[in-house]
Amino acid sequence: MSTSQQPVLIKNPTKLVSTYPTVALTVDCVIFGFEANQLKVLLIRSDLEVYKGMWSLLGDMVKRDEELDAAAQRVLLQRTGMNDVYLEQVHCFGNPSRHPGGRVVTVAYCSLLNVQHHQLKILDNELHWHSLASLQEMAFDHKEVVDYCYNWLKKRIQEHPLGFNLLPDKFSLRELQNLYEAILGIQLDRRNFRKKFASMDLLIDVNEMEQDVPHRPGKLYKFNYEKYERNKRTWIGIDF
Amino acid sequence: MSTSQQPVLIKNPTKLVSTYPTVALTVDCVIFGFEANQLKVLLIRSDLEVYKGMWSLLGDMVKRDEELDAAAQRVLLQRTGMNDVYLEQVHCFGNPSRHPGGRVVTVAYCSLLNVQHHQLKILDNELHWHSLASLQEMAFDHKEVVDYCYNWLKKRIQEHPLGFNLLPDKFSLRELQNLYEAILGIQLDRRNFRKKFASMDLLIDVNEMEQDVPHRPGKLYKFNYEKYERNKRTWIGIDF
DNA sequence: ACAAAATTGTGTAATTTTTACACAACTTAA
DNA sequence: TTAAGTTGTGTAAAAATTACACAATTTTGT
Repeated sequence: MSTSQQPVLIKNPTKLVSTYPTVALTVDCVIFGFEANQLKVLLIRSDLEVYKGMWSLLGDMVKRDEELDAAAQRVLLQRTGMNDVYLEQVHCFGNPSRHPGGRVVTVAYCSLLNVQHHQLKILDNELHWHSLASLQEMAFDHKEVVDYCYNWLKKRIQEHPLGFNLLPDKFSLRELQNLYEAILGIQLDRRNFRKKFASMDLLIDVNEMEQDVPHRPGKLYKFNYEKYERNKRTWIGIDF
Repeated sequence: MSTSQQPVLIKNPTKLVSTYPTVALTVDCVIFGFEANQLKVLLIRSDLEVYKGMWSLLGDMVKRDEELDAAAQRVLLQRTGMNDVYLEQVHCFGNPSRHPGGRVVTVAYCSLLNVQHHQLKILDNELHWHSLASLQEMAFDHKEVVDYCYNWLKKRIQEHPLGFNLLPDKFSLRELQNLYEAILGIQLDRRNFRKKFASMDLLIDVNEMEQDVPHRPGKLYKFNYEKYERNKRTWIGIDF
């Protein structure tokens, strides 16, 4: 039995931290939109010469005393002019050589928005919506980040009601189904899809019809976030 | 229609990055174990005087050219002597005031291990297993980190086969059920639980029985990781 | 040797959920 | 007026989930 020696406590945490190596920290937003029945991601041309012509995520450094979430929101506001956007941290990427300018660690955020609602700042800049399928090489490790977030999204929309953020406030069941089919990359049975959402009882019939469609218009619905939050279920079941 | 001006490309990324604020970066491991039918987490006493007597996660700075995952693995090896431990990044915590020594951003990892397999370095140090329920205040924001990882784990074990990492190589169905009950905090029907795992057909009957139990011994099983990886299913279904 | 305690192992019937599938009604465009 | 395209709806079969009870096995204590 060893007499455990009294540990020496550190009095000056600042001094301790000053011995740590430091890194530059950024956030990168994978901004998804849905247009022409395709999942799109908003990209900008890289402003680095080494990546000339390549596409890059929208990101920025994290400021000195800034929360990570706040930094991501700031990027979104700057680029889309939108303030109340669905936003969630997904993963931190820290490969030591992911940035040609030195050690830059980035926290990736996934954000979902309705492409109609931000037609603002997109004309200037070299900002463009890209369909996921057509993405080739990107600047930094951004292709990897996009892939990671896309997989995250595929999983996530099956279990959480985020997909609605990609649609207008009021949407038809067809639009909703198109969204799921596009993101998951599969076909869904129309009747079963509708039955499923009907049984969840989380869509509010707003008593309006689609406008300007070249065929019989469908009913429009809103998602009932309030009810969802009230009844959020916690247990699902073991299955893998 | 504006004549979009040619953007100026940055030739020297290093110079650019040098203008970014920097932060100290650490990893923190939430190391879960399972003992006496309880989920436990491995903690150490904080070595900071401001947190005197409080418990802290096992963490360390990320070294200059180190991968994040590698840093977390290094912490695990140092503290448990184990090399091949289940480890996964969970979330990045960056509250500007989370560390009294300045801006320190941490990447939280969740790790699962069998408490039998590492009886090594735990005697010295002020390292102890704590039952989750009994956790009070902790150093830094570590209570928040533990809570986040515990919720992550609850979700995760329902959909992925990680729970087995908390058990011995060979385990009985009773042990497995106890594990799920403890982590999820619910009671499960024994017959249905067994039927569920039987139908998955991912447990290998190793033709051995439990030893030294004060009652009829149960059969022992191994998890068939190979088969699981082969047949991994991707689509589950919309439900929230 | 025996009885008590504790736990294993197993099946069925009722209910719920999922799946596959077809047709009449509506709206627009030509 | 007709063709094209889509909406809205129900049912039967299959699969998954739930609730539930009893005999067999092993250890411990007497």
